[in-house]
Amino acid sequence: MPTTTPKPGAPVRGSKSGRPIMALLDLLGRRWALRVIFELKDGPMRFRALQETCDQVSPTMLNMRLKELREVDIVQKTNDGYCLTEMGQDLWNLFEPLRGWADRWAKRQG
Amino acid sequence: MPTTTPKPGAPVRGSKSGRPIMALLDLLGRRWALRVIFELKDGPMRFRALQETCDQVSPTMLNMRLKELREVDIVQKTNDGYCLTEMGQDLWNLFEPLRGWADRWAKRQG
DNA sequence: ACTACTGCTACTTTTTATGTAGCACAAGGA
DNA sequence: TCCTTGTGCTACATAAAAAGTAGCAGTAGT
Repeated sequence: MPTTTPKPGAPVRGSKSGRPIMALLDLLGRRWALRVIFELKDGPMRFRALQETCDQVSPTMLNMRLKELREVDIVQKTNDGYCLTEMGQDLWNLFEPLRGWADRWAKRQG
Repeated sequence: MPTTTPKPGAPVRGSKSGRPIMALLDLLGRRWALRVIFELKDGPMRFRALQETCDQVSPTMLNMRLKELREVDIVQKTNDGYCLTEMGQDLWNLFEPLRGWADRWAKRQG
């Protein structure tokens, strides 16, 4: 049974409920998913450029994550490359304050 | 080379920079990490209870994530079980709006 | 001493991710 | 035309991470 893309409304790995928040946590908990969103936040990028900024992630993985993120309408493909959809942008905006938190966190750890 | 806990200031898997935000994305991108934080947000839980609410995640994994999250001061152990630290609570608060987003997302997907 | 619960560790199997090669297509010269 | 360059991948072998299951050591109670 191959892994499927977690979608709201359908049960996902790590949750029988299908609650949207669980599907989301599953999706974002996959390696490189958050990073891809992060790298796309400022505008479109082509496949290989994206690969580079994601520290040479393997094309296999990158393509897998891109497929998943496109399936659930967080990322889309345009003539200029991959970019966030409107939903995707909204999502990243929610993550925006993370940077501030991460900086405070860094200070505390010394 | 076993995987180490990503900490701000040190280079991590997926980033040479050691930028706190990258360390954070790496940490949270590990399976069950977000979920554990999610489950602990309302108060302390014991090991086995946590295991159950996380859909019977294997103790191996749970323990690994708990160790990582404790190392970086997001989770702590108390007499009543595991719970979020102050930093951890702050972190979850940032995620709080995710639920609303996820619900809108669910509607759009039909 | 026996039971029950708690927080794990050990071990095997399965799933995911990495690393590397290279293919098919398109555009642009020479 | 044939060669180059870039782009978006796929294939496949290997390594790392996670799942699944068993069970142990410590503590509290009876």
